[in-house]
Amino acid sequence: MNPKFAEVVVDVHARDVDRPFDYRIPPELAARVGVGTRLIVPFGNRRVEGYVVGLSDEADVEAEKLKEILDVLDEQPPLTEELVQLSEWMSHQYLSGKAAAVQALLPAGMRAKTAVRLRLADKRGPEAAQSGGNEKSRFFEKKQELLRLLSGNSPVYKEQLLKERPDLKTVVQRLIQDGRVIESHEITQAVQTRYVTVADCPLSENDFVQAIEQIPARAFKQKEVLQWIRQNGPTAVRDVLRATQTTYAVIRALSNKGWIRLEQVEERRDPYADRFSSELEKPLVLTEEQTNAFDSIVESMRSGKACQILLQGVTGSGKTEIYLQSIAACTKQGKQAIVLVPEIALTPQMVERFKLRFGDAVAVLHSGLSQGERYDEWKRIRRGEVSIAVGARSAVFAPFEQIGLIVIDEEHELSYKQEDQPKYHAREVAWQRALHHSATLLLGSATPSLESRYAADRGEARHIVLASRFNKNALPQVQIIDMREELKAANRSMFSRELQRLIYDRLQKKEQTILFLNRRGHSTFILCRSCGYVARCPNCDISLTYHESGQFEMLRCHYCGHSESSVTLCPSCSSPHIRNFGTGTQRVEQELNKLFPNARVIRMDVDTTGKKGSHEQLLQKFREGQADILLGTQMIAKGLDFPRVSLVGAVSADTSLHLPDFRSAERTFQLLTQVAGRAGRHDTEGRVLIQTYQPEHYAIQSAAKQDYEDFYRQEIKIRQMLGNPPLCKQIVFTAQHEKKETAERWIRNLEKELCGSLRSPHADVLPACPAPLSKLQGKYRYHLTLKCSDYSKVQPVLSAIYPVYAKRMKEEAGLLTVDVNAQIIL
DNA sequence: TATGAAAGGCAG
DNA sequence: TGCCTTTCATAT
Repeated sequence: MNPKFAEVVVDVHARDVDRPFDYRIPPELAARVGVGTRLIVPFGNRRVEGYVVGLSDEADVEAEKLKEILDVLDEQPPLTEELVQLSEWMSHQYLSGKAAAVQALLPAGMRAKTAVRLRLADKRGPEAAQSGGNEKSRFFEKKQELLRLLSGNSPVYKEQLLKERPDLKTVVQRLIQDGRVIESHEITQAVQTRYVTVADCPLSENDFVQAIEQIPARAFKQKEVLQWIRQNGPTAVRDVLRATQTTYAVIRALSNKGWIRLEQVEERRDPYADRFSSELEKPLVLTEEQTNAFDSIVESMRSGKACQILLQGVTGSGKTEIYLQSIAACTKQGKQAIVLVPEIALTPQMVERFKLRFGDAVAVLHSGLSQGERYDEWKRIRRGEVSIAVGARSAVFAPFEQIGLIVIDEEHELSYKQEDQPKYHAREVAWQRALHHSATLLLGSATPSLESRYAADRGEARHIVLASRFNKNALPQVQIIDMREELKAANRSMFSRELQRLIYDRLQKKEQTILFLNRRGHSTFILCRSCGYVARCPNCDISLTYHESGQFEMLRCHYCGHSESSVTLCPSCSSPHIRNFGTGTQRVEQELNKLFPNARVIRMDVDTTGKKGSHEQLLQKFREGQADILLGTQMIAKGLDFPRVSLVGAVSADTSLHLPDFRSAERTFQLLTQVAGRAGRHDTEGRVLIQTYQPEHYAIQSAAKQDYEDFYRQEIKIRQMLGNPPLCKQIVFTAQHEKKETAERWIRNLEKELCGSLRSPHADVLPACPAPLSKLQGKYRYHLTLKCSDYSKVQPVLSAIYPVYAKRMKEEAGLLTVDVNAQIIL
């Protein structure tokens, strides 16, 4: 017997309805309804999309409340049972809504909307003025207008119409009542399956020969086309036309005679069609070190247990080749593999490596694709047409059914954390999936996150280290420059004497230089030296950054986009001694132009890479040697390979060290190590200079030595001392409100409540305080941080308390959010 | 979140 | 009274 009821999570984002609802399954849909089915259900007085999360034979509501499923949306349920469970785990883990958790797993653009379409009951259209025409002339006119609108060819939707013409509301209602206008519900979805017309010749050999003979001599095109189709088999009509240089008329004629059959066939939008040769590349020969790593991975995949492996190897140690061969081993076992790559690294070159090795067995998912392409790639995964999915964060949800391996490359990258609800971390989700599939989770990085490295320490992950560089090049020579000494030596430039000398030297030798500075704009702030005034953003609690764009001198806020023109007199005391301080990329560029007028400089930051694809373009330009110096923010740290670079300079290594975030040392170390890795990747000997005012800091010292272990030992000690992650889980609540007092009041209320309910030794509620960014876009922000060693004990309390407070705060036009395992604390 | 019904406000 | 806006409850 089929189950009678479906438990459905509806696409309505409100706390009150964030639970499954029971619906009757009509017999004619029974075959298509299962866990994971996406459907349309009546909800209140509208129709909404819903997701089946369970089936049952009993409904726990009164019979008169029960309603019936209206329609099933997809041929194949978009979610597997595992993914439905995963969405439940996510909404639980990250305290997000159930509907939001389900939607995070589905490709963007799949979400259906229902709209009410208005139609005329008959084709009469507007009427001539009636004899008793002065009944209510305004009403009559509106009625005529509506009828005219509806008798046109373009569809009219109720919601849209009433938004544009609220005055027609009464008339619409009246005509619906009278039965002259009918409402019909339509389902629309951003992505649609695309179809093409395919022509095929269904004739038997005999009939075909006869047909050819029958064709009169002047219909030579028909003959040609028919023969072509016969020879080439079923082909899209558009391709037939192109190949035979004809028009649709010929196809129609052949079709009318019944000699060819036309059929609508689903078409795949292939983002990489014809981009790569069909010839697959052979695996490379592994070094001994790589072979050992590979063997361990294969062994763990064979073990039939979920395993976590941390593969630590410097840039150029050949991690990617290990991934590729492990994936091959995985698919050979009949299982599927997911590869996650940071969004910014998902370049055509990266995709190419996978496509060259595995061809059409790879589906690629990333934000550069159109929604349609993404949807089609996703469908290939869901249908089991591919066995490998490569993509950014959200590819972790690839709907495979037998996963053997999940690879997360550059696992320490921040982009694996989703910043809006549900605020999941791909690494955590991946592990959850690995547990379900008894799969291997392979984390790769040159500078692992403290979380992953610590997991290895505790024996939760196997730790494999690749010590040598694949191409046997020595690591670049790194030198720390103490900028305090420069100042003492009366060098007030942002470039140390050594850096200037080396840049000059590289220019002479026609070698390339990369300069890294983690701050865009021209200067970081402007300050009046008479009264101490600093220009601040009116919406955010942050100083404004000075930018020069053309002739305009602007002050900009990097958080909300506010901009105003700069000043020459202090607005506070009218003193002329107001000027800019601090260094941004723009200023470095100017200084470079002054010091090295002949050097060609490319600047890369948010301001110069605004347009889509310009990022890739600038890197390409540099790679091709069209510039001598590449200057940029952290986005240049991840460019792939620059053979001609022999000098890398971190202009101001301290900038990221002073952020009010316990991970700032980790970030700084990772960045500097990564940047240093850009130098001397080939035969040129690389030099790296790190300029700093804090040369003794362990993050800088370890980065200079390129010694991860050294950094890890010191950092983990500090984390242990302060009880910070990875030794605990950190949960950050943020209250935001236009009024400072309201935000503060709510965070205090929450603090009191949590302190009262969480007395256990598992949790530690830190005092509520203003967020480091205490005002953002006009909203005051307060933080409440919770540290706990055992989240499972804390979670039930939070899921009971948090929604209540979030709702109350919303009622006061505020916002209360929660971030479990927050990665950036600002 | 989105809806309709109820309640309240105001012009005529 | 009719027509508008605001408020409120509610969803299987």
